[in-house]
Amino acid sequence: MDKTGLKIINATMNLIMEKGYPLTTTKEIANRAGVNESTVFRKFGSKKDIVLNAMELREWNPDLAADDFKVYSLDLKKDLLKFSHTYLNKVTPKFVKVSLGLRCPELYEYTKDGIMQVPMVFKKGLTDYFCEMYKRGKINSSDHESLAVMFLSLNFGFVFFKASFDDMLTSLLKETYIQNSVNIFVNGIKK
Amino acid sequence: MDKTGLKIINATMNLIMEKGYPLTTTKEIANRAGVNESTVFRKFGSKKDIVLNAMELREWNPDLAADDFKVYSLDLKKDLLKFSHTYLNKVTPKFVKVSLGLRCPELYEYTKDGIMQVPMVFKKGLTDYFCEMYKRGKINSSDHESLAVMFLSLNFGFVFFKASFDDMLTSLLKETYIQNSVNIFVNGIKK
DNA sequence: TTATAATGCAAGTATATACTTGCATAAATG
DNA sequence: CATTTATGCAAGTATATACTTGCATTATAA
Repeated sequence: MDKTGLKIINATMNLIMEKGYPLTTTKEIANRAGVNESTVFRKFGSKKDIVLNAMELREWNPDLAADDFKVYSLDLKKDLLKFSHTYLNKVTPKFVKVSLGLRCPELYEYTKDGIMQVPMVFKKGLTDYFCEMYKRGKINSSDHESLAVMFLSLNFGFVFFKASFDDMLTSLLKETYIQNSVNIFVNGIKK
Repeated sequence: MDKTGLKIINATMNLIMEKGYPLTTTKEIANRAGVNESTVFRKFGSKKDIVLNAMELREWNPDLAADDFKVYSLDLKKDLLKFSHTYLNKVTPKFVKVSLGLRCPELYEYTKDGIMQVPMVFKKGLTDYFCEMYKRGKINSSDHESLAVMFLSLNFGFVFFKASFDDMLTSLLKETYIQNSVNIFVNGIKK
């Protein structure tokens, strides 16, 4: 991607975070990118295509992969700490804001899968992990689905609140939260 | 509120859940409400005012109050079960969808406080509760802020995912999730 | 240097949308 | 019944927005 294109993509995604896709105008995109509006259309063809091109880029994609949860030590606390760090390093407030800003019918069919895949991948990784740990007699609960959704919620909730209210709801640091929440969760399920 | 007004409010809020405020047109509101578009404006004056009027109504407001968390039994599990039920009965997927649909600058100044107050009230109630339980030696952890944000995330995450992906992410029933998550959480913090 | 491609600029098109208004009719109210 | 009020209907206004186009200018590359 060339320089001008990247400036346009950046401007677009930042505006989407601020006001959502429908209220983001191509005029304002051009202004913020420091280019002429006609350039925007000559490069991308349409407003929608700016976003679709952006989503391909690493910067605007959490890129959470199944492999992220396939390597573990069988030490419950150590593993969950690692999973939590991975999740919260990749699923940033920025990504959450963009995802929320993209919620509109025009884009839904293109973005929905990519967006839903993030919690899906995390949940799947966790479910498999809990299943394995249960077999090895390291945890009590047998409802791995509940455990996975719980751990997912614990992590997602934190990013979501930061994305939505910055530090106004809680000023807890990410690292503090990770340590405390993993400690309590592990304490709650370990044998 | 008269019958026509309610039909308009209902149509508006349902459309906002489906496509968000900016993409909800007064024309479509009128169609869905079965009234003429001019009636919409004669009754409410502007599109924005339909929403502001709706937010006053009980139906479109979770109405989560501080008092909801001031009565408890000092039995950790019993209390947290009650708090979770209260939260998830009031903060419905419907409310979450509307809140997400209202995210736009034009409405932000009017809706932000009301929306943020929901997690705020819950967090405050929980923090106070954990503080009390810690004093009485019934829980271990002393970081009540972390505990509150954790329990909030556990509950909010569940509604959010249901609101966003219906049963596609998880088909867990609300009641099952409440029981399991409270069990594990209590297990993790009790003395 | 010369040819090609990328951009700026200005004007314009087509469409959608919030909102208005005047008049006729229906509904409610006294 | 008579009067007021709410609504339907149709036409219209003002504005915004995605997108286009022709031409001049600048940057790039051969």
